[in-house]
Amino acid sequence: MFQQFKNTFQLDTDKWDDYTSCFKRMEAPAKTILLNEGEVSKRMFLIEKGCIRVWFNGNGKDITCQFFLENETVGSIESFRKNIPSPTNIETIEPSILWWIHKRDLDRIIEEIKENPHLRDMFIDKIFDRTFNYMKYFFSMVRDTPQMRYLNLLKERPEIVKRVPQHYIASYLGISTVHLSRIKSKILKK
Amino acid sequence: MFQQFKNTFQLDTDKWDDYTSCFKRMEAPAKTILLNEGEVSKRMFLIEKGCIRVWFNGNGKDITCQFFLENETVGSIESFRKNIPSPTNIETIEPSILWWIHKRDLDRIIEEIKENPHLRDMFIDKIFDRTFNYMKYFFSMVRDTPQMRYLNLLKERPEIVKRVPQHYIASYLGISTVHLSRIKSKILKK
DNA sequence: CTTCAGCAATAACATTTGTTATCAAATCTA
DNA sequence: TAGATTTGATAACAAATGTTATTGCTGAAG
Repeated sequence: MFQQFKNTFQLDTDKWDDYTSCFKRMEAPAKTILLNEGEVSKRMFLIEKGCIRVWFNGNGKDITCQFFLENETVGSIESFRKNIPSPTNIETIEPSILWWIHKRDLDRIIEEIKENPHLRDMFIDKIFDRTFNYMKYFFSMVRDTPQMRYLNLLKERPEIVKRVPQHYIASYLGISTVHLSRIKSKILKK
Repeated sequence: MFQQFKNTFQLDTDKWDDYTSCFKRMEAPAKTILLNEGEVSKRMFLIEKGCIRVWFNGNGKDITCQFFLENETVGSIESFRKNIPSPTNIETIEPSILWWIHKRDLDRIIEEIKENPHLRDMFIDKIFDRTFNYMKYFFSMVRDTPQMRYLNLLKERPEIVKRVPQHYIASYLGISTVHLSRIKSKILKK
């Protein structure tokens, strides 16, 4: 599972083994809640197999705000960073195989890599990437019509559209399931 | 102008003078473009007096995505970080007094402070804060009605609502000026 | 095999929001 | 001060989007 990332990090084998051994394997059926809204996050997850969504309760409605697939990491970074209750839930959509790491171990690793210029910059880059991503979501939300957002998702993350039930996609796009259905049928007719 | 920030950074006076002397003062009338969409950003601005908006051309429409007031810094961080053309314009709304720093100087300062654990963590915190902010905007966009977003802006940044022309506010909220007008009159009637 | 829950499409109707146009007040400028 | 520009409110109509209800399909559980 971890071998594929090894080159990226350029760590000597001891450190590498130390870090990777912090991860524990687990399996979770579909619809397993990995983190509850309001709970302080203690774990981060790496997905070996499966599909996960992040969602929150927005004025009574279940609103999905992110999707994750294989080889991606999931965690409530706000909760992690500031030790505050998570504003979101993390939940499997498909039966999944995950590797998780405890916050205390991850914190230790982060403290260590901050002393290494190469890794430190990678870390900072990662945070920036997250910022840019949220920026893009936000921009797209004010700029694009729902149809444009759907087409964009289809183009950028076709796997998501294939594997994720439509009502999650709809709430991610900020529209009703009915409207998403209409958009799809409109596109088909062209 | 800079004195107020000095304690936060805990730098010795030499360094402090070195860093602050990189900033140049300038005055700009209302509607001055400080950075053009498509241009690679070379400057970051600190606002002493005035009001600035960040906007972009979204399918032909002028869409405002951020506002800045006194003592805040403005720059296209994506353009800065990756040396790519800025996706946004930066423009004064009111006549403003600004302090700007060249990217080359800022880059040098950032490289230096990354060696200082205290400042490095402050820097990383700053990036995280930006991420959290965009997250909040994004969440609010999918979760809240325009009226809720307006009330929220009124609560969180009343200065903005007072000082910024309504059509900028409307585009920031993702609605038309007419609709914003309707929302305001609806609120008044209660 | 049967049953049931989850999922998706569609229709009918209601509500929200956008567009265009008009007017009035405020502000800036020559 | 007179004229232009910016700003904001409102009305009338059009388009987009939500809500509710119905139907049929599929796959999992018993």
